[in-house]
Amino acid sequence: MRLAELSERSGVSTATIKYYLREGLLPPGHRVNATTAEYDEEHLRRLRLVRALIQVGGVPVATAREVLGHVDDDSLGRTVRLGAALWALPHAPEPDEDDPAVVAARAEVDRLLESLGWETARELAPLSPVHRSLVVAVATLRRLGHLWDAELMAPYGELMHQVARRQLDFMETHASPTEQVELAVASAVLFEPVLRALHRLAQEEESARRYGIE
Amino acid sequence: MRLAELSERSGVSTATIKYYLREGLLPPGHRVNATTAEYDEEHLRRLRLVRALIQVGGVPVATAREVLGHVDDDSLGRTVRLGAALWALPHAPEPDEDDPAVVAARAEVDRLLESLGWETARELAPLSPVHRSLVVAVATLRRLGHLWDAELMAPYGELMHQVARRQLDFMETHASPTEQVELAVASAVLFEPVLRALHRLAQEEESARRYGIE
DNA sequence: CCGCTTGGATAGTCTCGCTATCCCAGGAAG
DNA sequence: CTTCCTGGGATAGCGAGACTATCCAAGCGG
Repeated sequence: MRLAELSERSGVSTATIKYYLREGLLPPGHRVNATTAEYDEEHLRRLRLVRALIQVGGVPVATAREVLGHVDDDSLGRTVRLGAALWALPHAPEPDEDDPAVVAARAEVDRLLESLGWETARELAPLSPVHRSLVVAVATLRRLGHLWDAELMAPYGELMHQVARRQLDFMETHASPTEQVELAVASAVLFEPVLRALHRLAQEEESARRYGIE
Repeated sequence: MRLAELSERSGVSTATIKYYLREGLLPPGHRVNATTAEYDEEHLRRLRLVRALIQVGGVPVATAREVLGHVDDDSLGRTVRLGAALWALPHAPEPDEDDPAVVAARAEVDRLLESLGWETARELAPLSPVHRSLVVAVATLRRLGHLWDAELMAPYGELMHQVARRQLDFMETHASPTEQVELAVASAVLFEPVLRALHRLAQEEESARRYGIE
């Protein structure tokens, strides 16, 4: 199909598709001559994934390119590919290590990982931007006066571990090896809006149950 | 304290504080004369909350103003204030109701709420932007070929309900009534980065356990 | 009383994610 | 063959968002 048809079927304007091609989010079409290129179903699939990452997942365009680059890199194993893709997602900036809230948060996060027995996470802690994001978020909550400690966080960690196990179970039953990493990234990015919405709905629901609609 | 000291103690530049004052995120200082205004601890607290919402929570400035407006509105009850604040947060745009993925997603979300017994959420479904966001996210996953249905989502809904219950329990033990809504909003916005980070760490951990670092 | 700070107003900057315009090379209709 | 239309690449522009830098006039302090 031509660019116009790709646009038609995806609902994305040709100008935007050209932009994604320029930015390297989509592989170029197969050139048939100097003025025409042909696109296939794979391009359409990829375009839908890109749109989902950017629009629903809120991932910046430059980041999406990086993430997809890791997903496509089939020279690596599943864990490394997934890890690299997750690490490429946007994260909190470097915290100020002199801030006592940051120091306390880091200590609590370390205790948390120990109590949960997440060995890989502990080993990777100094490098992992995900770990850093967690420290920053906990430090922020502590700075606002909420005394988040390891004991308080542990049940949430357990719950998220259950979520992760469930997702990997699902992944194993359904997808081919290459699809698995893509699915895992889609899970990481697109599943988060689902969890967030469920969390907010649950908050509203539980608040209404306890206090009624005063 | 003066603006300069407020800036000093919060780590936010005077230019930015002035910007927040202009945008109505911070109440103006108490004017002592034509060229000087005095700020107190309450301003500092509020400024820290604003920074946390914007920087860690990623909430747009205009949205933060709206959210805080609802939090401050003590003419309303807890549930309504919390609900209004949650509804003011950024959400997915109106989905295209002709899209079969959207229709299917809506049906599955409705089944999900029924099976979870979330009555308030069901009643508010036509109005709630949170409900709409959930439909959009599920529709996106379905469009990418993942067959998310009510049965698949129910355990996650249960988990998020557990999270919400735990948060409200915590809220009840600690905060005064006015603080409760602020804490609930802080929980909604700032707890999400914590959950997200825990989720991603759990994914990495579980992937490493199952497949090793290939 | 004179410079320095304070706070308010205004305009500028930088990044993002597109979007509109130009241009040229085919391919098709006349 | 020529003319006109379309597809695709390159470039520049736009509009929102979050600051940021510059001015300016009114005090206060030595």
